[in-house]
Amino acid sequence: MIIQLDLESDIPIYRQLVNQIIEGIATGLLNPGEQLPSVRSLAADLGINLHTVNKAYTHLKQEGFLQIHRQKGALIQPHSMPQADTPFKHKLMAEVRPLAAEAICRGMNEDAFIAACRAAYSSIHHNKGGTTP
Amino acid sequence: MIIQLDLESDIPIYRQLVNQIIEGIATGLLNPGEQLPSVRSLAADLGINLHTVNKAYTHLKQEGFLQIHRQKGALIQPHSMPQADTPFKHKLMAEVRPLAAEAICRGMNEDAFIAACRAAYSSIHHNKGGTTP
Amino acid sequence: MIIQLDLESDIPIYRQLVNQIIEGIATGLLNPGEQLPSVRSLAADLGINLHTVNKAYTHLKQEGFLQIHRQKGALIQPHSMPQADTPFKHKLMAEVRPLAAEAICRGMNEDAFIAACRAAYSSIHHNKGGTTP
Amino acid sequence: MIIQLDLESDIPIYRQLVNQIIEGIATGLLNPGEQLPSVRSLAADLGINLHTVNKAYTHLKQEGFLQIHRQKGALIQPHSMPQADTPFKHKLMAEVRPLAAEAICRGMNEDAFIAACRAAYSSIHHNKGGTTP
DNA sequence: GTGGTCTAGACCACT
DNA sequence: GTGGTCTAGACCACG
Repeated sequence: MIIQLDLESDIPIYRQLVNQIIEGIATGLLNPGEQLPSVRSLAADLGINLHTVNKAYTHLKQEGFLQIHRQKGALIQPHSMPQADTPFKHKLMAEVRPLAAEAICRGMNEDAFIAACRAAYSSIHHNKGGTTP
Repeated sequence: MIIQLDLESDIPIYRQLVNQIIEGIATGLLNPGEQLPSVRSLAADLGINLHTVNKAYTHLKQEGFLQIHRQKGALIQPHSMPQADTPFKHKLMAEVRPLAAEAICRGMNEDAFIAACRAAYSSIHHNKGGTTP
Repeated sequence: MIIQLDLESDIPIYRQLVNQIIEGIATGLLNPGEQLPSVRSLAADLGINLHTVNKAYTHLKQEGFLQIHRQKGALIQPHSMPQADTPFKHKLMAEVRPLAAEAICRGMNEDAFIAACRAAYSSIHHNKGGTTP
Repeated sequence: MIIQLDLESDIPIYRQLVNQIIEGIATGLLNPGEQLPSVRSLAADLGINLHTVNKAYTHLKQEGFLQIHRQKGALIQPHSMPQADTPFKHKLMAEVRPLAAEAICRGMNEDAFIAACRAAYSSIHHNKGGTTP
């Protein structure tokens, strides 16, 4: 799986890493039980600090997307992916609200806004079933 | 208009302020041309520093949502709100994508995700036309 | 002479007033020895604070463009307009330099920059000889 | 690159900083991609507060002259400098006009005025290609 | 009284 | 060590 970082972005690198790994799981590029590169090698590949990779992995572990074994390294949660429980739904709403508000101020009607959301969802989900390179 | 800050949140206070003011405009609680409290009074009301309020106001001014008059204080942009131009649409997609990805991982299907987005949009837009308290 | 203020501008109102009066003199809309409206009436006409008008007049007096008589009010310097002495030339250079620098950064060549300066000069000077409304 | 501040000037310190950095880019003293001192070290060097430097850097970032990396610090925009678009040309005209008007009042003819503008442009541009000290 | 600027000192997130 | 954020207190320009 290819990870593309934007070092000039306002988004912290570890956050970009988290997002892309989650996206990888969502698209099926990363499958449950699959091995992830070690902190060291991934950091080397991406040319970033190994603390940064570590922070991303830790974050993903706390969210339940990863398991971290001391020797075997990290692997995608093999059994039970985290669910869309109410806390997550609240978080989702809390993050979408400000976007919706700004969209409304800028004159986007509901259809246009929903179309954008649907496009975002589809652009990820349509890839599902892809092979693991 | 009532502003509710969460000082514990990891979202910067000035950002929360920005979001809530945009939301206020979107709902119609704040109308174009309407006066906003002075940085000092709002800071006092919210129990935060005036520089924090100032940062939020300045940010909103640069985005085109506010006008800042030298001594009349700040008011909601009376004429042309910023438009939903391509940069904004890109930003919107970029922020929705990771949310969609996580939703997919957590097993939300497209309908459920879209329903959440629509709920967020509606919860703001339905208030439109409300009186100015 | 018509004065057009932009209350939303970053430029202080008194400064806009100063600039427009100087421009009026430059175009010949205001002639040496001519009477200016009283502080009170001008302030009323423009809908601004009378301190603001007063500040503009005082500023122009210090620069030598106006005479202020206690009873007769203000009039355009009848005899010797200030000259383009070295202090002024220094000031002029000091204000043009940053503009030139930014223009260079933005890829304007010398001709384009000079053309803009010449256009600014001409747009004022060409009006010269106009009647005093 | 040497920065010279006038703490007595009525031009805000952060503005002087902005201007001098833009001038540095224009002269070629600062080259695209080049590293700038950290806010802390520059503030220490200049004997001013780090927030003042930060304000200048942030301003330049928003204008597109700088990139700010989270911990690499600031560097001159490596790729595409901002362009001389119409907004900039309008701003340029708006700032040159009052200068031209005063020059006319003071009896400078067009040639003299243009000569001054050309001198300002040349004094910056002629240094172009200089080495980076 | 309003925002604009500057200073000072602190804590945190990021790498 | 870097920038980002927040607080606090001060002075000034503006109107």
